[in-house]
Amino acid sequence: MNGTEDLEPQYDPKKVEDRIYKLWEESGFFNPDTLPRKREKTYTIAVPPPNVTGSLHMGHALNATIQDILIRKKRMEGYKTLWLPGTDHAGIATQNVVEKELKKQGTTRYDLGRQAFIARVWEWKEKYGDIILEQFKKLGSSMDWSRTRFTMDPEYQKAVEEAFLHYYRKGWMYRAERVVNWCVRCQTSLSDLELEYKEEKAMLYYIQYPILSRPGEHITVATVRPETMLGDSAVAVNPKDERYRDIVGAEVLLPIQDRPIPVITDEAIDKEFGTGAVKVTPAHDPLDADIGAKNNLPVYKVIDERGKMTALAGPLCEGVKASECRERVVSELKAKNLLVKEESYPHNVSLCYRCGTAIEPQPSMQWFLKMSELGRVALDAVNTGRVTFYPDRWKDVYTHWMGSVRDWNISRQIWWGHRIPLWRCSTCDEAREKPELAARWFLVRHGETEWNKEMRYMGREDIPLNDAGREQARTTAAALKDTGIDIIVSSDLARASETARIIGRELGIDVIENEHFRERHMGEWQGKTTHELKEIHTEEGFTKIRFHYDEAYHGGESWREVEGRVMKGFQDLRQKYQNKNVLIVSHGGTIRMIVKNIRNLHFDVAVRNEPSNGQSIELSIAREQCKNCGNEYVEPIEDVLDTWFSSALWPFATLGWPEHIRDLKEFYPTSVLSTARDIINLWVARMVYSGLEFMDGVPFSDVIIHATILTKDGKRMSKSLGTGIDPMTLIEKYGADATRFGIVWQAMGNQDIHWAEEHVNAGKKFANKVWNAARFVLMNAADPSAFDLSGDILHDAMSDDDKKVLALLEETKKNVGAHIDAYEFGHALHELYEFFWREFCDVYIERSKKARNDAVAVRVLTESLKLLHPFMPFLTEEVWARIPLPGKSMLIVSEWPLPHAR
RNA sequence: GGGCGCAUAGUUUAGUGGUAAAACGCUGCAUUCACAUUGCAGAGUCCGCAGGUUCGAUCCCUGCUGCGCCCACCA
Repeated sequence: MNGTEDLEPQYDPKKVEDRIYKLWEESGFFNPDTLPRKREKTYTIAVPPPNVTGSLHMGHALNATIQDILIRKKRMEGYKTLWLPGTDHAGIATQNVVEKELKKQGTTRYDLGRQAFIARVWEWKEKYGDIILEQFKKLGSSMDWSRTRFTMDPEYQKAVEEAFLHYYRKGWMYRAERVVNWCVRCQTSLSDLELEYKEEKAMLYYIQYPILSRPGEHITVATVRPETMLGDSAVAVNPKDERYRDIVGAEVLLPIQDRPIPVITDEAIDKEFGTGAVKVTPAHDPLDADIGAKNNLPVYKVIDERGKMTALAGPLCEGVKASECRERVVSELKAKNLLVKEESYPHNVSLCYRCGTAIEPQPSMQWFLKMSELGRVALDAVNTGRVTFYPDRWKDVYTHWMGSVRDWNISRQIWWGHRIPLWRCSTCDEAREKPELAARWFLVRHGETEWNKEMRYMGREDIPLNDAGREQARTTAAALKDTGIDIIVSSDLARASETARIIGRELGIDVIENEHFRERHMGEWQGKTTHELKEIHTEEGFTKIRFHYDEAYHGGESWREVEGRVMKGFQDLRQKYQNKNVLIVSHGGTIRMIVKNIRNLHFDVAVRNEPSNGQSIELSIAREQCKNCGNEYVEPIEDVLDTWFSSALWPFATLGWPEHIRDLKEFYPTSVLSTARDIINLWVARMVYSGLEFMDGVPFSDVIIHATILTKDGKRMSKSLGTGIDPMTLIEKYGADATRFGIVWQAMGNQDIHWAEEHVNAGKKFANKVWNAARFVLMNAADPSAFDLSGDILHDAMSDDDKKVLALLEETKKNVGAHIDAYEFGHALHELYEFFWREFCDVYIERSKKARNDAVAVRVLTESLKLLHPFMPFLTEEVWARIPLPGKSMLIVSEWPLPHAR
């Protein structure tokens, strides 16, 4: 009975970790359904799904280790444990990553079109999205991989749709035009929680507005954004402000615009700030929007979605960026002697949390989730203790925000994500639930040609597709696969008919050519590039002709003529194929005219909205006409949902809600959620009310808010700053167990960890110590009966050393268990380390070199391995395998050592 | 503007109403012994600053300073 022939003098994690992980996976012990022993109670953790764009950082490693410690202990304690892994599609973040990749290739998502872009993101996800899950495995995470979920899985999409429609039917999901946080780079709105703030050195400008009824007199307002004055609707003062009492109700002249605006009062105005008088710009400031609404002020949108000044801003600034406009306005005011003071004024600017671009508040039509009732139940769940935070002070962060939560802007104007599961009337934009369709109709623009690439006007020139164009056609075909298309009609020009045939081949449908859908006749422009035409006509002239409804390019068709011709063809098809699903393959110009007609768009808007190559547009026909305008064309709404709306469903959508309830019944609610503090409101709060709304119960009872790992000098770890530490590098250098040890060692309950790598090294040494202690015990223990772990071995004849070490072991078992149960992981580990090294190795083993008691040594060793297993699973499992215990199972499913009741 | 957390040896951190610890690092010694990824010994902290409570405070209270974080319609 001697195991030492296998035990090398040093522990080498590289020889152990992958092999042991494989054994665990093959054992089925990660899956609660295939665990040994009869297990009544369940213990569930749904991992906070990392973004598919992410790779493991120290925060993930800490969090995964915490969860693994809990799961492994509970598994050993006989619970039916499920740790459910998965990833988040991370809407804006992922879209941005893929957009960056496209930029490197010299293209944009708009060039690709929506379907092709989404296909690209899926490709990206398939390639990189699971990296982080593989990294979890390297750390030793005992997750049930058979239940891995992704927030864009088909079943998960179902859940999101169900949840949205539930709120919609309840009247809590509504559409409204509001001033929202708009990111001019991402081209989407953002919720209030998706902002970051940065202090910026700004200037506070004091501007005089002349009072109309009192020549020579002014009211002075202070602002950091003088450019927005072009959209001012009023000047506001506090109603209690004596200084302005007699001016309230009067009109002042808005400089530059020379527009009279009223002086009004509002309680929200701070008398102390600036001059106590504020310019009110309802379009570009949330507070001003409120004041504007209360006072029925007109809204002048002077900044557009790209951050450029609109025509309403007037000739001084139209078309220029807001920052440039600021300079122009300031110098104009100076020239007019109306700028009386400039003082430096540091203030916070809000930034997009995904790209860091300054937010431009914009009035915009968006979807909102009503929060009054949901906020109340979420608050209640925490206040009544159904959800408990550890440490409890984090509860305040939650309740503080929940208590004053505003309606959630939930729609995003990006492409990657869950689409809002509603349709709209193509003509009047009225939203409705998906109607029963009499027929589905699609318009597809042909794929790319070489002339497209050269930006050369093709008109009737018969140019074939290039490779990219054929690829686009195939992508489009794939996207149209399940739409049930019956008929394909195509323009008879090669680039369209070729596109149509590729799609037709995929769908098994013949193509009918129809000359109504030919591209616009370009006359003399045909064959010329945009660049050449600008030289001929000047840029301005070119644009004017290009977007003129009645003017034809010399010798060609006007847009009016194109519209007439193509709509004739379209209506003929409608007549002919009443109840058929039809796909029309055509061209940029013709499709724009069909869309203009069906969507009832203004020509100027329609003509500028060119579809990209291969893009398909759905214009289907509803059985039931629009209640609002009586028209029949409908199309799906294009906006997608805030990523966090789908994340909010995580604890139950991952368990099969709403359709598959087997796991849901068994594992919901989950036991504990462990996460970082920065997503308490963004995620935790939303899971709580979603759970209450859809499952009628909180999604977890305990919330662990773990520490944030900072650099040694307390700075944020950031990949871009190069201050980040890659856990994979640590695992490579020290081993996974040492890495876990080093992380947990520092998790002492503070809200920050100032990262110190030396503790990982200490972990490596400790692993070696454990290994060698085992080596020593196994080398010496000659008596097979020493390996019988059944029963109590304490008896009176034992030496004092034996008794002492056994007593200390009992103490350690008690304390380690209690610390883990209280989520004090660092304390638990310190306790174990102290006992094992100082008491067992340095004292007991050293003394046992004189007088041995193998049974005691084996007992302390085996129990220690069990206690250590949640912290250092690989090492302990490997050592366990080397101990010749009769009838043993793997350590991962061995019984957790409980303190003896004495 | 409001709130929260932290401040103890060179470093990362425990800890207690009666003038302090652990790990790593450092110094010295040991070593054919399970482990040099070791053992033993040792040096090193006026417990951020100023007040207060107390017989007595690093620990409780107040203020300040520094670092970090969160929230706010921060014109």
